[in-house]
Amino acid sequence: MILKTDSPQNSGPKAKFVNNYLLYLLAAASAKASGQFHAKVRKAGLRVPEWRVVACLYDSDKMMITELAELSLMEQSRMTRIIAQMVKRGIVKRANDGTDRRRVWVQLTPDGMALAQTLVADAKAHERALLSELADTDAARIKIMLQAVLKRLDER
Amino acid sequence: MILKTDSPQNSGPKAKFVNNYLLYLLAAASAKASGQFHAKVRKAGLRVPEWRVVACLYDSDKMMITELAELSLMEQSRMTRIIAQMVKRGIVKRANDGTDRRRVWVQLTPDGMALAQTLVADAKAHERALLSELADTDAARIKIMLQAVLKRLDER
DNA sequence: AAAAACAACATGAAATTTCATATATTTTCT
DNA sequence: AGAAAATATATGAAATTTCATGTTGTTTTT
Repeated sequence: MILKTDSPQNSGPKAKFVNNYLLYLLAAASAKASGQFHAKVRKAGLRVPEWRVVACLYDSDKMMITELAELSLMEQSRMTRIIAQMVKRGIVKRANDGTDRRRVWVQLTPDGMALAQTLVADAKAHERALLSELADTDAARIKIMLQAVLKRLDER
Repeated sequence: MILKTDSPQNSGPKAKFVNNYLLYLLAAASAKASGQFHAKVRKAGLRVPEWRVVACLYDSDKMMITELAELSLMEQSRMTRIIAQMVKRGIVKRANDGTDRRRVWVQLTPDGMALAQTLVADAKAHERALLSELADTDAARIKIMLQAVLKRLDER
């Protein structure tokens, strides 16, 4: 008699690689958890990279293009072009640095701030809902865990 | 006298949103953890989406374009084009389904299998190294946790 | 057994992204 | 001070990605 002991993540005859691979789990958790909220972002008229910029500027009020790129996890040249679009649409503005003329400070416009308020509130509500769904699982401590992971990764 | 009590994740005067936001933590952990390994993938001559296809086919030996797209977390039309390139480069081949003529089965070629063996072995080694770095932290249980998160997210 | 709905894949065209490199400006070194 | 290295941003051109929709083929309804 053959016992079927496979879990849903591992439904084939041999043990699967992908569904048990840390980097896949991270990517999939990120993509699936974000998916729902990103729909709201688009309804608010932003694309995901733009929302990232708005969220960063909600925290800091002015940031350099390079800083935005790093925090938003994308390349600098891409960020330059995204900022150009957002300037055209009146979401952010560019300002010079008094001392270092290479620098460009990016700031939210009043319209951008309004967007930021709304979306950050939505994001927090969405996060609360998500975390409450996980409250009774191992995943309740996920933020602490992810911060530990990031700390290690950044320490290199 | 002003005390500086801010952590690295929270270095400003007011509490920050982004660095404490679940979806950001997931995206950042995924991006940073994958970054190192993706460099190896590129050295092996693949781009990241192609590596995902190879990894999926390492597990399943044949998959439909739609399945590959879903598991690799990308859109179908994009996957169609990625597969076309991989066919040209001799990494995968396309095969028809005997019954359902809409379907396209994608399979690794012998060259593709060789690549898969190598890269999956590398990926496992990289994962082991990463997990061992986290062994003494909260993050040790991260895979279990992420699987719980994914289970919840998929249950919707 | 049609008709309608659905599913799998492909594709044109616009938009975005990437990669390498250019430009301008500071900083560091000697 | 002058040269070299580093930093911040921009940009051309090729490649990729997205979005909407087209085409076939299969299933479900009635």
